[in-house]
Amino acid sequence: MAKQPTVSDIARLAQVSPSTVSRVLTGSSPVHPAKSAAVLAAIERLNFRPNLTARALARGKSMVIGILTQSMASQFYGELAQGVEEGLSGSSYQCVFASGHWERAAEQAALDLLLARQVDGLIVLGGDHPDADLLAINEQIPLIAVGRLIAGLEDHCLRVENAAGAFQAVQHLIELGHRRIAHVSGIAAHIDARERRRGYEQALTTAGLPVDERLVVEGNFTEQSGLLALEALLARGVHFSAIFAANDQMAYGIRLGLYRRGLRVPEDVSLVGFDDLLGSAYTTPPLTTVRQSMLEQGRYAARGLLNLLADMPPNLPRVATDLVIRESTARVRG
Amino acid sequence: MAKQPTVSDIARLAQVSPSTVSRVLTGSSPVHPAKSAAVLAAIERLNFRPNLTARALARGKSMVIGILTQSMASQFYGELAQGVEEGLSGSSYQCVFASGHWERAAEQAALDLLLARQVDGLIVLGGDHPDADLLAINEQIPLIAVGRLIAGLEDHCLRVENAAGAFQAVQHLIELGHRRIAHVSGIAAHIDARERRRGYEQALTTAGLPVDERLVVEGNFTEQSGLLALEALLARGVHFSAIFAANDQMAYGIRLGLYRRGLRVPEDVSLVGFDDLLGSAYTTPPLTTVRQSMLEQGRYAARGLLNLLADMPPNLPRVATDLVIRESTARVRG
DNA sequence: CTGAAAGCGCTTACAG
DNA sequence: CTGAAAGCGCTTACAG
Repeated sequence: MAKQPTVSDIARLAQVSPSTVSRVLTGSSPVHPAKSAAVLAAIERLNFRPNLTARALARGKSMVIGILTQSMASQFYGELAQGVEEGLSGSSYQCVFASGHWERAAEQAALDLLLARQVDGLIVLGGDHPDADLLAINEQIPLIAVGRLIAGLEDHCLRVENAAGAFQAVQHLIELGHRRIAHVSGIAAHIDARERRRGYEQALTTAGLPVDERLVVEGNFTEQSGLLALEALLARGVHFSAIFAANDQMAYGIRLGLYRRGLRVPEDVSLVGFDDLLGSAYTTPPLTTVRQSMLEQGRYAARGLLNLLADMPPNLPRVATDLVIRESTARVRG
Repeated sequence: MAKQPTVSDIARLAQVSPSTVSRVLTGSSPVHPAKSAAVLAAIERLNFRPNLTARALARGKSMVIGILTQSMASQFYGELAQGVEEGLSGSSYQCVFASGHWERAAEQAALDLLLARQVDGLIVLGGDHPDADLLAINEQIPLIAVGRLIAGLEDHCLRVENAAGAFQAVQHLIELGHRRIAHVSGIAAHIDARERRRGYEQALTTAGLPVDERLVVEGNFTEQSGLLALEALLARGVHFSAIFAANDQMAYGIRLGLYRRGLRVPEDVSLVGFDDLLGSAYTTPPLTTVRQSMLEQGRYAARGLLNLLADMPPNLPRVATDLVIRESTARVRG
């Protein structure tokens, strides 16, 4: 393990002072071409790579932005994370991730670590961290949230047109002649879930259809809960010809439940999801769903944070949704 | 933005020297209980959090290990990353991710960044970075690879029983009476792909069945390529009653292709994948596949690196695979 | 354009 | 058990 060369090593080899080496490294002020060349040559020769930790300490800026996510294995958060990464590429900021695993303690620990590492900004992806804490953090370093709403910091929170998206999805089912449309909602504590449910109800009401409590079951956004919700729905014995799920993962579970009961999609039951995960184009049949591009959201969040870092307003757009009609929905039979 | 308190602030408030503050922070040597209590109180009072960047510089150890991954949005890498994260939790190491996006330049940049951030160890997840570079890096900091084999560093590479897993999958099909079994392989440059193909051929040979080149199509591990491979297979006009795909994602694509052609799974064609991604239990029908737990592999890799960091041999186990029989495979039709 | 000096916030011998 | 000092590897005023 040979020691890594430092700025002093380069300075010695190039016969200049460390200050000058630093100047050519950062381009902060002009350096005589000859010296500059000597420095560059020395850097090349010793294969020197500046120690970013030391630089961060000296500058008081780490140039890293922290992403507080919930899970690395989840499709949903993975796409979001990738979007953030893309949005940051080109800037001189790097990102580091820490996962909360949907647990208060782990999320707190993850956040503490990020802060202790002196991140220059923070992007919060979902989670349950208390608003007050987040508000306090925002006093120290700029913060953007995706998939959650922080009271008092609304303009730092990326908002998706959840209700409009859900409305569109249900309207599509109504246009196909469906009258009995069930809804598997997400966790009610989650604002996205509430907004999507509202969109569902509005679409029904707008079409003059009744909102029937018995057609709504609450899930928790997992495949498993979708499967269970379908069972619950079936057990109630109420008739329905279509289901709107509050996210794609639950739609997958519902789809499997339907398959197990011998109900065909879309011949017997039409199914619509929400998210348009990468895999939804490859389910059988390909899933009709409300697309909210997570990649795009990640990019918006990154851009918003970059704005904040440049002392500008975050300027987050409202994220529109698109209904992508694939093959899991069809005209009602009979 | 109030400045963060530092060790000196704590020292002043607790009426001790910075050295003592550091001692109670790290527990590196005994401190008088009274002073210790005063320091703790000051820390609490000022809500002090040690600057890990400064600590890293002072100690010459960052306590972070770098994960060079390919994509954050991929299910496969996501599970692997999560496993690494789990394996590292409990240790005092933290992990930071950088993605190569399956591109040489991006991978190089990601690696450089990790190195410049002074990671204490490196876990390489797949990718194409040249063996020689990796070998050189391993001279500086310990390195473990998953999903790739580095010549000259075999004991630092986590190995999966690919051939045995594939063998088992194909044997299962043979036991169900299938005689014409197609294979959609992965990228031939990839060792996993080659080994799985070998397992496929061995199973056929062992059963006294011929290896028919026309039944093999190469994919690139994506859903899209699975769909295309199926089309190619169908276009060849050779008969087959089962398909073994080199990974689950391609199996998803194949499954969709089959659906489009009106071929039922498993009634008309049996289908087996490899990986057992989280979603594979929720496809319709649920996919029979060879499970290689990515979470487990991530944990093994983390543990191996921790061993290396403690100056012990990596001690990586050979990762066994399990055939998980679900509903996409059935006895061949009379 | 350039070097000497001081400093970023911590830790770790060193000398009591 | 404890404080003063030096140092980690860089950067940035400051004074030429």
